[in-house]
Amino acid sequence: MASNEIINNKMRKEGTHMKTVKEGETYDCLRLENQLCFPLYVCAKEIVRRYKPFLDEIDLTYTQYIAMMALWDKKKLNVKELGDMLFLDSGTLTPLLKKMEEKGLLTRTRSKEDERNLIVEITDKGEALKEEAKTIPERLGSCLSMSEEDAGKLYEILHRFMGTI
Amino acid sequence: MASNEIINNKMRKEGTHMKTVKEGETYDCLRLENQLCFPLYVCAKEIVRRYKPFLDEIDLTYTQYIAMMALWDKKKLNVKELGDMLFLDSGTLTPLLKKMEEKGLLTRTRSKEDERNLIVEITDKGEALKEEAKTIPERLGSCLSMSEEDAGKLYEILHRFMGTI
DNA sequence: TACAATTAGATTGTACACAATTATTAATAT
DNA sequence: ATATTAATAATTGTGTACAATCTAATTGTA
Repeated sequence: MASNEIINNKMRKEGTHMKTVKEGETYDCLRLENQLCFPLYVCAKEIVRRYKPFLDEIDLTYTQYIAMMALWDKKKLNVKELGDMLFLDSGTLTPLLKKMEEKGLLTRTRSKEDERNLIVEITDKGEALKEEAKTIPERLGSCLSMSEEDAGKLYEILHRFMGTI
Repeated sequence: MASNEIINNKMRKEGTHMKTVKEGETYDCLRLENQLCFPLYVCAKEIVRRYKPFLDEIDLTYTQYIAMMALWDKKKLNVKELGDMLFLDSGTLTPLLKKMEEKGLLTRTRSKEDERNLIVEITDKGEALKEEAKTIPERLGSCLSMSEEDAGKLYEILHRFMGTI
């Protein structure tokens, strides 16, 4: 059964938000509180917003932060590989990486073997930033106030869905 | 316990992605695959992307779609109330509502009682769009391929978190 | 070996998001 | 009654996102 129907059925069973039987049956699926995507969209924005004060301290935006995570891990990769890891395309990454290059966090060089590839490599300064960033996840977690169980379950469900992208 | 630690502990228990004991203990929290925010951010973008073909049919963006949902429900409200419902501020809403007004979906009028308030009211054309939109949730659900259980659990966890915003 | 198809990035254009600031109006506190 | 404060939108500036298009390099193939 499709996920939207579950949510709608769940709402109907609880007897909430129904105006008339007919209107409820036909349009309840168009109510904000019955959406699955809307809270996902809201929660994602909210958590990025909560990262901001911590990321400001090390002068990174959230997108730059996840790009650094990829680089702390891989050290060197091309734009395509980075895009696959972050689920971002060149339209987003090109200007982002140029800014990060200006900040001295990485270098951008065309590959000798295949000139189509742009190699992105972390610098010493980029590596050093890891030391400053390492306290962020714990400090963020402390201000999220989500139970251990919810966090684990959420992680599990989202990763299952990401596998289908 | 903070949610990030749970994820990290979980990862450690599973023995994945550890390089050395020291490095694992110190930096595992900075690995993309140990983040809770990252999959949330990716999944939210992905679902909005999957809405696009359906929303293109009725010439709405995702943000305009959730604004219409609020209007289909409330018929008339001011920008502040709309912002509270959608978790968006006037910087996002002002240009969005102007575009929707141009499309004839709503009207924007200053309140007589309190000139600070801008009243946003749905038009007949806006109401009529509901009829075209009503099949979207089901059609979207069909292409999400998320289990009934996951969808319900996800809905529950996200709403619990939204309650803390 | 020409040449079509593919691939990787960059560019362009549109649409958010949101912080910070400003302008207007309303409420309130002397 | 006036000065102060608060509330509400609008504006400005920065930073994503992503579709569509373009260019250059590489690969596959007849």
